[in-house]
Amino acid sequence: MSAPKATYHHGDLRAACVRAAMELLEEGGETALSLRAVARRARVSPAAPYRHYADRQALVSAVAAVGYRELAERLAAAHPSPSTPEQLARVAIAYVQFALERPALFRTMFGEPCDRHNDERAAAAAAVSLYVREIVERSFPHADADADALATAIWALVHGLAFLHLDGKLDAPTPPVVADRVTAAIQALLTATSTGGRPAGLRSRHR
Amino acid sequence: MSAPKATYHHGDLRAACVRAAMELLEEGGETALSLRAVARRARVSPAAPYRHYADRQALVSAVAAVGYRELAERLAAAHPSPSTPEQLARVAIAYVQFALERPALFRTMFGEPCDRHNDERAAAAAAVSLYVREIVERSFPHADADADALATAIWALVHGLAFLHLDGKLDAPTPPVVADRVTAAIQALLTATSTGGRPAGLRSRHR
DNA sequence: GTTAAGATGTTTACGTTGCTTACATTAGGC
DNA sequence: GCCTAATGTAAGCAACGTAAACATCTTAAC
Repeated sequence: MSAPKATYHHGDLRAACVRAAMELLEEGGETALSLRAVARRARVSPAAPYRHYADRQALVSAVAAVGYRELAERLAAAHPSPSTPEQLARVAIAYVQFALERPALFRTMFGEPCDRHNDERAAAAAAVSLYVREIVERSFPHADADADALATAIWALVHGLAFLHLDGKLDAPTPPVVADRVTAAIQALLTATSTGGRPAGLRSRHR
Repeated sequence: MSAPKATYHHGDLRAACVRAAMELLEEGGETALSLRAVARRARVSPAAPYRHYADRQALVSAVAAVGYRELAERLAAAHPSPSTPEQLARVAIAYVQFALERPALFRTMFGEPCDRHNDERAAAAAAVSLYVREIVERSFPHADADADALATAIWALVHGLAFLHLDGKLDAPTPPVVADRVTAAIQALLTATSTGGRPAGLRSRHR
């Protein structure tokens, strides 16, 4: 930082690229994330990033990977080890708020086809998946029938809430309101069953 | 098709553009959808589409708008007027299958920031939103407390299932399996409450 | 220390894209 | 038949992703 850095080599261009990419993403949305812009921000020639990333998609996947890790941290910060539905709800709120605070990042993480050939990205995504599954199972230990299905359902619920909020389909102007809506939605779904009667016919017809 | 079409004007370039765009989207994904490619497919000069669409985003929004309408048709086809949870589940399956059959279209509809200045798109999206809200309310008439929250929750659940399946986060290889997973997830969520106990602390802390 | 090898950036260049501006062609009302 | 508006074309700009050839730095063997 202090020295004028009259050196030819950058030092850690690989990391600088994802940092620059992340900044561009948050400043100007997904359209602002171009390899050339990344190179400019890293004060490096347009072709330099290709030494570290095979193509644009590879860089995007690297960004998505750190996004998954930061999301995981964020969820853990909301509650270290939730074991009740209400603790789980706090994690859900954190999930949605992450999406709203970093919309472009969230969209690159989930809004485009995942490059399955990128091991780092796949691993980071799988880690989030596993983490969600764990805490749901801990929060609903009595789900005798199909714990996996329940975990899927809850994740989908929260994930869907995040996307719908992101698209402005539900208009919740401020973070507190969003939090209220999320809890209200979860609450509503959890109470609907008992009052609305158990759906008896909800069985597979495809076996 | 028969006549060599030696005419200068196209006839209905506006409609031809969205048709071509839709084809490109389904053939080659979102990256294949360029204005030039659309023009090529419509056998027209690269600048011609600009007579009908201000910019690329406008065309994309038009495509998204017909996507919303086709989704609505698809949901209605699954069940014309669902009024029970199990009928609603069939609509949910149709929603997810639409996403899986036309992934690129679904992603342009929901995976990128919605252009709020495009009235047609906004209206079509709002229509879907309203439709979903209606059928959920009809299927759960006893949701005394917050019918709106319940509708939001169910939509989010299905929407999330669609996206997670789309990203391969849940691996369901064939449409029948997807259908089973969707019903299982809904089923699991609806039964979890009664067995897992009512979450007493699920109240807003932000008032 | 010298030097050869490998890693890392630069330069230059090509083809494609979104978009603008100026121009050409057509259709329909008078 | 002519004028006007609607519609498509031609040409061109800046930015993009990417590749190849070249320059520079780092490292380690000698």
